Amino acid sequence: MLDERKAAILRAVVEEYIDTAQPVGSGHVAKAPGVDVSSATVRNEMASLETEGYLRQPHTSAGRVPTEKGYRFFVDHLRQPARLNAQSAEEVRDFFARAHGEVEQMLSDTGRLLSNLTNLASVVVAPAPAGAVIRSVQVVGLSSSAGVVVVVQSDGTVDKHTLDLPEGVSVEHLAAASAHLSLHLDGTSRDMPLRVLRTGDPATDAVVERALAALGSPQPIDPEHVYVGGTARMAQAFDAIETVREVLGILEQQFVVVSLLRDVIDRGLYVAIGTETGVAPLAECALVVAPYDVEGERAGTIGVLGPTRMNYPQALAAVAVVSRRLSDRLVEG
Amino acid sequence: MLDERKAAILRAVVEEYIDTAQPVGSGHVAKAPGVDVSSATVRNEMASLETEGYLRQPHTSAGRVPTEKGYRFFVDHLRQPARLNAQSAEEVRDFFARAHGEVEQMLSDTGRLLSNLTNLASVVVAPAPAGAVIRSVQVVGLSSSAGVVVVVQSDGTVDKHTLDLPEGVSVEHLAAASAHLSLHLDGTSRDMPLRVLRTGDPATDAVVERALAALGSPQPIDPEHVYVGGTARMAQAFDAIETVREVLGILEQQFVVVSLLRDVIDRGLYVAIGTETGVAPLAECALVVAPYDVEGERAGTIGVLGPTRMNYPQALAAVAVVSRRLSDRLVEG
DNA sequence: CCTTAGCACTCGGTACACTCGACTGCTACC
DNA sequence: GGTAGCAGTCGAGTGTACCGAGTGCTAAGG
Repeated sequence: MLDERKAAILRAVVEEYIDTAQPVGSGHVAKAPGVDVSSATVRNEMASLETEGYLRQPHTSAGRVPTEKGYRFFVDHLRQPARLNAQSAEEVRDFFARAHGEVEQMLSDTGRLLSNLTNLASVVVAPAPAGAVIRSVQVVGLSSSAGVVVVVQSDGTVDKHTLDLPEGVSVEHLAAASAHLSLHLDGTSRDMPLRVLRTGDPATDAVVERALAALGSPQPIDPEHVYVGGTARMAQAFDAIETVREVLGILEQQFVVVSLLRDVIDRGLYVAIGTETGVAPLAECALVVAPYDVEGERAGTIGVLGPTRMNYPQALAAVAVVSRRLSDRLVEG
Repeated sequence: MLDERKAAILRAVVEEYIDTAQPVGSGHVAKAPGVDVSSATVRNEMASLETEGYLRQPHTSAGRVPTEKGYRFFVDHLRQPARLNAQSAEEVRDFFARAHGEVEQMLSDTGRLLSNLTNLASVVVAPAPAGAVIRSVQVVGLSSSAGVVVVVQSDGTVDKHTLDLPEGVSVEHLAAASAHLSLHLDGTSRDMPLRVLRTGDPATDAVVERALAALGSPQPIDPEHVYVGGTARMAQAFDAIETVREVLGILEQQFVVVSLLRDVIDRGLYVAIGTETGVAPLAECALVVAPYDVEGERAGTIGVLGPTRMNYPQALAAVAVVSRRLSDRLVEG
C-alpha cells in the first residue's frame, strides 16, 4: 500500500499524463495541488514508485508515465465517486427525455450518447434473449412457395425466419398452422428444442413441420446484437495508426466484443486496463463497462473503449449514469 | 482525348502508383510493358499530361502522381472489363455456396466478403422497403398493458413497434384486431398513411387505433439498414491518421452513406473518385458501387470505399461479381 | 531523519549543413 | 519526332552541435 504522499504524487502524474500525453516530470508534479513538497522530494518518491511498478520511464532523463498498475491504483482510489459535469449531465437528461421508440434504436442511440460524452468508442450489447418466452408464432405466406415464420417473445423482441412452403398450401392452412404453433409453443423458451404435436391435417402439419425446422436451425453464432460507435472519436485519441487499425479489427469481431463485455456483467461498474482485458491488441486500451437492467434483471452491458490514458473519472461517471438511466427507462418498457 | 501513347504512359503511372504509393518517375514508366520509348520521351509526354491535368508533381524533381482526372481516365479506359483472380473467385463461389439464412445476415456477411476480397472498407445498403406491401399485421400482448404490433411485408421484412394496450383487453380482442388489420391493410404500402374502418366493437377498435398510431409515428430517419465493415483494413491503406478519422466519421453517419450510395442506384456499376463523391472529407477516397436486385428490381447497393489509389480493377471486379451473385441469390429467396 | 537546494549528467528533439540520389527540363544530335 | 546527355532541383537521409527538460546524487538545513 502506498502512503498518502505517494498516492498524491501518483495521482498527479496520472492526471497530468491523461491531460498532456507527455511524460511528466518532477517539477510539474511538485506544482500540482495536493503535493506540497519540493521537486527533489518528488523525484525521490517517483524513483520509489518506479521500483514498485507504478510508474515507468520511457528513457533516462525523461519524465514518468503511469504503468497499468499505476492506472489501476488511480481508478481504485478515486477521491469522489465521479460526477458528470453540468453540461454532460444536461445532455444525458435531454437524451432520456427525448428517448423513444424501439429498444434496438434506443441502444444504438445510447452508444452515440456515450461517445459524445466521453469522446471514446462506445460498445453496447443488447440484452440476451435468455429468459424470454414465446408469446406468438405466425406463419405468413409471401408467394406461393415462400413464407416467413415470425416469433414474438415476451421481452418484446421479434424473430423471423424464412421458409419454403409446401406446394399448394392455402391461407387457411397457414392460419391453422399459426394458431396451432402459437397455442402449443406459448410460454416455452427458444433455448429448448421446439416440438409440437400433430394437428391431424396433413397439409397443416407440413407447414408446422417446416416452420419448426426454420426456427430450429440457425443459431450458429450468438445472435446478440452489438452496437459499436464513435470509432472516429477513438481514432483521434491514438497517434499510432497501427494501434487504431488493431482496435478497429477487434471491434469488428462481434464475438470478441460480446465475450469481453459479458464476462463482466455481474461485476457492476468495472474498469479493465490494458492486458486486464485479456485481449492482446487492446494492450494500450482501457475499457469501462457497466451492466444495465431490464425489468430489474441484469440484461446487457454498455461501455466505452479508449486509450489507457483516457479520462477515467469522466468515463466512469458517464457509463455509470447512462447505465442507470437506461435501466430506469427500460423498466417502464 | 489522349493518343495511344499518352494513354499507355498514364496507365503505367497509375498502376505503379497504386502499387507503390510513391510518385513515379519517367525511368520506371519507360520500363513498363506497353511503353516502348525512352525515358526522355516519357518525360516530354508526362509534362504534357501534367498541363492537361492528368498528372501532378508533388514538388519539382519528384515523380508524378495521378490527379482525379487521371484516375478517372484510367477507370474509364480499362482494357478488359476486370476479372477476379482465381483465389478470389473461389472465395466468392464458396461464400455463395455456403450462404444461407436471413437476408439481413447475408448482407452483413456480404460486406465482410467484399472487404476480404479488396482489403477496403465495405458498405452495404439494405433494400429500401419501397414497393413492399403489407402481408400481415398482428398485435401480440406481452403484459396486461404492453404489446407489440408486428407487420410482415411482401419482401420478407418484418417491422415491429411497441404499443400500450388499453385497460382490460382480452386475447380475443387482440386476435380480432389482428385479423381486422391484416384483412384491411393487406396489399397496401407502408409509405402511405394507414387508415382502417371501424369494426364496431369498441374494445377492438381501441386496439386497432393504437396499433395504427404505433405504426404511423416513428419514421423520423430512414430506417434503411447500412452495414459497414472492414474499417480496420481501410485504416491500413491510409497513412495520415487524420484522414482515417475523417473517413470513419463519415461512415458513422448512416444518413450520409445512404444518400451517397442511393444516388447511384440506377447507374449500374459506378466509380466515384475524390470530390466526385460530393462529400468533402472523402477527397482522398474513391468509392466503387453497384446495385443489386431482388426479384429483378433494383433494391439496394453494395460498394467498397478506399483511398483514391485503390486497386480499381480488383475493386470493380469484386463489386461487380458480388452484386451479380447476390442478385441471383436473392431471386430464389 | 527527512526535506531541500544545488549540481553534474543524460538524452531526446531541433536546427543546420552536407551529401546522395531520383527526378526533371532543356538542348543538341540523329 | 525520338533520344542521349547534361545541368539543375529538391527531398530524404546523415552527422554535429546545441538546448532544455528531467534525473540522481550529495551536502546542507530544519
